[in-house]
Parts: sequence; C-alpha cells; structure tokens
Amino acid sequence: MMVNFRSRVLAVVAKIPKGSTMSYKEVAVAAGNAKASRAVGAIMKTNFNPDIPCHRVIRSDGKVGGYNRGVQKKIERLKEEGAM
DNA sequence: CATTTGACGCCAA
DNA sequence: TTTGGCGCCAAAT
Repeated sequence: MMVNFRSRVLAVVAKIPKGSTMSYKEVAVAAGNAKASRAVGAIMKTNFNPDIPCHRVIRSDGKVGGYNRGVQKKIERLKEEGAM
C-alpha cells in the first residue's frame, strides 16, 4: 500500500480493535515510519472523520495525550470501551 | 516556497 | 525518578 503517510495512519487507527489502545509510536511503526510518532498526532488533529477512533491512540508514557473533542471525552470513551 | 507549530518519543544529565 | 534537549514528520501560516 504505497500511499500518503496520512492515509496509512488513518487506516491503522481505524483497525484498532474496540477495548484496545495503541501508542502514537506503535501507530507510526504500523504505518511504516517509527519516527513519525509526532506526525501521527498532527494527522489525528487534522482528521475529523468519526470513522477514525483516534481516542484509542495514546502516548507511550501511558498518558492519554490529547483529543480534538476534549481530553476528558477521550478518557470517558476509553473507560466505556473497557480499554481502561 | 520557507518557517513555525505541535494530540510524540527517546536519551542524557 | 524527573527535567531538559534533540530528532522527526505533517499541516498550518
């Protein structure tokens, strides 16, 4: 799948199973570039597609990170799905 | 087109 | 263990 890094990242995030979480780095690796962890966040920020469960993407430190709809909302979603 | 910004990650002190 | 600094990439200005 040779496309934009953006599309790859979105595809990877969309494939994250419910009740599971992935770090930005893991997503970056899955997308093909382990050093693009930062870019992953930038892509999520610019992506408003509800089909992309970006709330399942957290930091490698175990911190939730951020969310374009409010970090609190993201945390609640994770709790609801059983990821936390 | 060049520069800055930022939902990040890793290493050294 | 906590803090500071560097690297890396995509999007915005």
